[in-house]
Amino acid sequence: MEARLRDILKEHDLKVTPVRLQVLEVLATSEVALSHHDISNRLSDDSVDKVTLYRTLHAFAERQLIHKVPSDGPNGLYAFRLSHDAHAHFICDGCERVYCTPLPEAARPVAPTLTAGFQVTTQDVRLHGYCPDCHA
Amino acid sequence: MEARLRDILKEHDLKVTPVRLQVLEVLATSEVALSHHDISNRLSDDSVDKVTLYRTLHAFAERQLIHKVPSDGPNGLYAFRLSHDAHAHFICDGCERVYCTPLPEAARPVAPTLTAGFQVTTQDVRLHGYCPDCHA
DNA sequence: CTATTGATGCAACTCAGTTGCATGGCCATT
DNA sequence: AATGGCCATGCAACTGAGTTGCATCAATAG
Repeated sequence: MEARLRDILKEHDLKVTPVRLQVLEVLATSEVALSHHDISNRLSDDSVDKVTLYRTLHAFAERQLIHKVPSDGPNGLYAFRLSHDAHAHFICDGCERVYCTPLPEAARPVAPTLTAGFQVTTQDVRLHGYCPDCHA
Repeated sequence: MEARLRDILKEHDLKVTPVRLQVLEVLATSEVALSHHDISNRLSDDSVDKVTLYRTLHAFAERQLIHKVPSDGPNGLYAFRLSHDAHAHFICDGCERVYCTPLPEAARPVAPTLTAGFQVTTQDVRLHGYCPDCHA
């Protein structure tokens, strides 16, 4: 497990440190997108400085190891980037957890023809609804 | 003009006050989504208290007069709600302005079949690219 | 015109995220 | 294995968005 995490870091030209291994493990094993606060709580040794954690997240995002998830709330969410394929974010209106799900080819939106002069490069889909836990 | 704004407020069960008329005018005449800061700057008489402005925005959003736009940045954006139809948000990667555009029927994404137990109610599409001003 | 309800303004606060700087640890090179 | 450079870490102090409590004032109903 840890060997695999080590490799991931190296492949992305990131120095291997205890903090980074821990943070990466937390993100890689979470099904939902996590906030700075969430991650901090899940670190076994919770003595990681908040600034270090922010900088670690920035470094990871810069190297495309994780990506920042656009959120409705005030604080940022981060999710491990499983693949570079198109994916959607599922936001549960019950528990407010954000799931990062792959988006099948057939479900992708067609690039709309906008007013002349607007050039679309990428797009992402946000789905609202209820996750299994909050199903009514 | 002002008479029209008055009516909009009344139709949404909101008291008509000078602050609200001004804020509504700013939002209704803007092509792009605006932050608290943007709105504050555009108010002719810029003596409106920041707390009042936040509360005004909350009141408007609660009555569906405007809606909060999910943003990548740290601060919230608000846009006048032209219609209740599906619409997309176009985020210019050059100037970072956010345009609120209607989404034609044909361009809407199909609800993807997710893992069992996930129930989708609404969805919104975010388009990244370049606006006419930033076109390369 | 008056009363009531809710809008406004002010002060002080919380919380996310940032910046500067000094120290310590990772890793390449020998 | 030892050395040294460079970057990751931690600490302190700061910025800026957004909130809360409370007193005052203005919009609308009667």
